[in-house]
Amino acid sequence: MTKSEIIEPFLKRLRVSTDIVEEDERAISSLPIVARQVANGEAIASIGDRPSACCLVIDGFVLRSKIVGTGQRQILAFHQAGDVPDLQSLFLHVMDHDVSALGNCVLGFIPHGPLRDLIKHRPNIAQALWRDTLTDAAVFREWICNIGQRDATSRVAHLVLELYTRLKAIGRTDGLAFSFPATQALFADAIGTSVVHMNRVVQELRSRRLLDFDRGRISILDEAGLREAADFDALYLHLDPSL
Amino acid sequence: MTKSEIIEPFLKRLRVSTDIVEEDERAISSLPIVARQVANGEAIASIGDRPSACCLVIDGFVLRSKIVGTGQRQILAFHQAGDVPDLQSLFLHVMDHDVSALGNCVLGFIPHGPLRDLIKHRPNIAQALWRDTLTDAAVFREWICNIGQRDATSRVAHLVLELYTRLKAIGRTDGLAFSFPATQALFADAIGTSVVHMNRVVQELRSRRLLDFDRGRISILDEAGLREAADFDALYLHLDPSL
DNA sequence: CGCTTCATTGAAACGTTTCAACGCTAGTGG
DNA sequence: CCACTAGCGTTGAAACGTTTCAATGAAGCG
Repeated sequence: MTKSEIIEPFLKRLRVSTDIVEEDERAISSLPIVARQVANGEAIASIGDRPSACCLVIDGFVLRSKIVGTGQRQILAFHQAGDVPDLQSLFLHVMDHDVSALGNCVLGFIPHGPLRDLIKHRPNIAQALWRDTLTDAAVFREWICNIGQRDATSRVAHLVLELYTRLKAIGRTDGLAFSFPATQALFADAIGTSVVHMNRVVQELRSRRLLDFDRGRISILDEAGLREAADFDALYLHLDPSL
Repeated sequence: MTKSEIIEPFLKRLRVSTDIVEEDERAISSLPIVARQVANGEAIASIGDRPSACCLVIDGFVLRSKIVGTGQRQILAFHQAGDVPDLQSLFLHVMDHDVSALGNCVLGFIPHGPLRDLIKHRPNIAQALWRDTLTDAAVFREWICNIGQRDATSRVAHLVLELYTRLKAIGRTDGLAFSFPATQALFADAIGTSVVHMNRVVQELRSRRLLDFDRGRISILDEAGLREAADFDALYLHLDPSL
């Protein structure tokens, strides 16, 4: 994998959110990034760790999660190509949650030192990265609404639309479908329900012809109907930075 | 209210998270902040707005919330003296949620322009503010866990301990009690339950001698017991920036 | 082939919501 | 000073959404 393949999703994302100049791109190109294939479920950073590098998703998906006192796991976020899920470790030195691979993926590791230098000397990039962590927070807020106020069916519909919308923005959808290597159990951990109930919800959404789950592939059958069921409004994703 | 009284909670917070030099403090002191008394429930920024100033909490509390499709309100965060609840509006131009006063409070309004200049020229302050938005996100993540995985009793206990711990850090607790002008209905909107159930939970916590609610005042009766019931670990608040 | 993982099912138990009603308290105006 | 009002806290009972447990089927893998 060449250096330009490694940083391409990252650059793409930065370009949409800020006016990156040639010098910025050069600075990013000279970052010492080590790319690595990571297997499904492998830990990238764990609660209590003090990472010395950030992880850039190059291909595949990464999830963030936390184990609560009862031993149950809550999934906090899903990350796709171009995301830096643990950018916070630059400023919050101790991890307060876990980061792990969702399916097999390719990750790039950027040491904190050079990343800090980049932020210091390239204000455009600093701003784009700060903005990124803020949209992250906006997604967390929407998840709080989703889990706190909507019933399980809407929650699943909402999450599917979120994933679809974000993947579409980076051109990784296939019509109204996209590949996402998650089991129903994993989805259940994300929306805060039991696996059994998650399964019943999936069946309901299928029978209402809104969407379909099939071994790592999610297909939207009726986008308008799903939006309606999900109470979905993409505003919170802040995909258009000019707004 | 003098200028130094206005910026004192803000400076206090910045001092703990970064090495602020005298020049930084001078730059903050010369910010054009307009302080204003704001009444309970008054809107500070609403979804869809494009604010041109950020709001600094000087005294009292501010809440962030969002109305979902069913008309129900989910509270997303509570903010106290020294917080800038809508700092994100500097980079995410359209508000994706509402900000309003919780009880009567004193707020300072800082125009985006001077704030942006401050960030540009004072990297220490920029970093401290970035860090602040990151701890905000850490709190959102914990709320996702709280609402997603814990039962209503633990949720309430957890939220009370969060408020207590944060207020204690800025010296605004009174032994094991603190004043917090929230009704049970408001708490219910924060933890995602009905008012009726919230009330039953409060009664349970009272009868277990863990805490007491009384007209705007929350008293912890048994801190260890409450921690146990809440599954609370303050790590996610990142109160010690040296860690 | 057997093993494991994932999806599916039924039935009972549980936590929570809903609705409707009532009591308390503080504030307001006659 | 009292009656009235509005907001908040409290209660009971029935309905609802969801969990739990335990079991079964289907698919993928060494």
